[in-house]
Amino acid sequence: MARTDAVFRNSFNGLIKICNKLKVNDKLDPESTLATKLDVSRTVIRSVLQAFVKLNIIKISGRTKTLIRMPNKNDLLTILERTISLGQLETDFLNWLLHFDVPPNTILNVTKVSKQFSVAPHTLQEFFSGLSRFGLIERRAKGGWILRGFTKNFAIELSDFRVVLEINAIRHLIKLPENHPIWSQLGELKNKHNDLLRNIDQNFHDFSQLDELYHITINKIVKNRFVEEFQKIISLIFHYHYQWDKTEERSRNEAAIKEHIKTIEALLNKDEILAIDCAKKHLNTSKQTLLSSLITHNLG
Amino acid sequence: MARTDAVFRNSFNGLIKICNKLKVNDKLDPESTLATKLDVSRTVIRSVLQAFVKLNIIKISGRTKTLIRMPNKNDLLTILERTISLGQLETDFLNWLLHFDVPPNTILNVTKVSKQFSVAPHTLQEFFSGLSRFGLIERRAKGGWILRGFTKNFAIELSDFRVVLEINAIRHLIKLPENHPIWSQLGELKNKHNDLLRNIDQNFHDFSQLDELYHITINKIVKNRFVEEFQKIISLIFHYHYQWDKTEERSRNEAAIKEHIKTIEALLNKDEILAIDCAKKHLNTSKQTLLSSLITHNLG
DNA sequence: TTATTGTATTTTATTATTAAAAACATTCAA
DNA sequence: TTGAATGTTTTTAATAATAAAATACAATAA
Repeated sequence: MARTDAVFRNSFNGLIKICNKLKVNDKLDPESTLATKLDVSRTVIRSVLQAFVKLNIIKISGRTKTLIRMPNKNDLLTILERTISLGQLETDFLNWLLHFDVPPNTILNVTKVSKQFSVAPHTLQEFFSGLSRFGLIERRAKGGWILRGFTKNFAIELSDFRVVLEINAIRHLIKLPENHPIWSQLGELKNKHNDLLRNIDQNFHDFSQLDELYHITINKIVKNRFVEEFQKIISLIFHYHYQWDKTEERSRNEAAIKEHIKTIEALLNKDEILAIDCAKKHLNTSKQTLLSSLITHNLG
Repeated sequence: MARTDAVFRNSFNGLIKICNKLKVNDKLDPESTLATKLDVSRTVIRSVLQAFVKLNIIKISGRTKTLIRMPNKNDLLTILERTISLGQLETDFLNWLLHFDVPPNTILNVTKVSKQFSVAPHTLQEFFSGLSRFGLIERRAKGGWILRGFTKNFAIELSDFRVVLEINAIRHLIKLPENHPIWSQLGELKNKHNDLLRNIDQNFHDFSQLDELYHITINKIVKNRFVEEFQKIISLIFHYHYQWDKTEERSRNEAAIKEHIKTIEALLNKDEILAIDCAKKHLNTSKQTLLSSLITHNLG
């Protein structure tokens, strides 16, 4: 077999649905109309119609297609499990990398990994090619891929780049007019931080989530496809590493919350210099956390 | 056929070279040694050796491989033209996009385009997947790819991102110590600008090249894989568009040279505020040029 | 004429196949 | 006996072949 006949099967079942709205002896729409309705090509409709003729569901004579019996549940074709989407693959793959401490310089076997994530090898191939733009993985000279992974340099460069993007976001944010929704959002965000700070002893685990919200709130200000693309990766990596490193988690999180609050207050006061200063301090703390978590996991 | 036998052919010719260093009746190295020498697997060496036996170049008995005749030029296998590298493909493809005014929303046919650039379809597939991270092209729901292309928004967002990166580079640059090579490089760069300015009437075409040098000099300060990745695309697009838009080229270039000189002088004087101000002004001019060239080519 | 169907061509996604690599087992000479 | 060398098998990856679907074009009937 070459391509799967998933489109055919879907259209087949789709035409059954359409027929169910008709009565016996009713006439079906012309091929092109059916094709538009089911959002497939006429080629597919034609083969489905042929199949219907063979099953004695319809009769074709000339240009009239007559329903000669109502299709029933037994006529339905089973739909094969669709493979996961590229977006899902991205999340799953990075999850795997981070959760299972896959060491740098691991050679990735396309066939194996594609089975693991139940995608076609060429889908993975394509996905890897995309990731290689971020320097996470590299194509090997003699075929195959090598995971360059979360090395110290990767973490440093990622952190530095993050600073550039986030400070830029802050510079834009602080210039926004008073009636922009961001200001009330920041107020709410501040409250959430204070709430968590009051119950820090019990709920310090919740910080990871709040941290993500904080950074998203600030960075979403910049509407730029290139920035957004990177934020996805940055957010994913920092988010996970926060959850990873359990050393002194409580005190670390408490300190980070205070840094967040200081930054938010500076932003609310429209004090650009102070806000940037606070933000930089926090991003640096974050960088150190990322680096130390790499060392803890022997990825340094 | 499945894979090409390029590796086999290369190894075959490689073994001929090795044999040419021997005399008739000399013994060849063991398989594993030959494999290491030619940097291929033993499997390949074994099939090459078998081919040599058939051609009566060597005789194998047990573990001794004896050279029974010197191989000559007729024995050499022709090496098939290797397909171009991914890096070459990137340059060629973007060249094509920019030089032939491929309009946005063009549907790209993988088979056709792969023939055009003489690469395997799956290589192109992979390359497209990578480019889609930059939003230049998108995968279509029903297969195939669509060129989102150099739309106005793309140009705006690219320009804005460029500002973020270059201003960041300037902030770093200005903090570099006096003995850093950048300072003498900037001095030279300034001289080149003044030279061109003196002969602007004749040589205004040369500006495009000087512009690239200017931006590279500044941006290479930041050693960051993410920044570098983007600089490649940014530089390529701006560079070509400069060459594209011929309206008022002379006056445009003269103005740009003066902007460059002002920025370089501010940098040499370590005047951060002024340098950033000048750089922003120039980047904005550049953005306007890019946008107007899009309109000229009806891509707006 | 125009909507509809029939036919041919193009294009894409996937499989099957082959080359190459890697792993494992065996043999032979010191 | 030992280890280098070869023989054999298994695994992996690249690509050609293929079938499904989309598209384009031609023919036909209302």
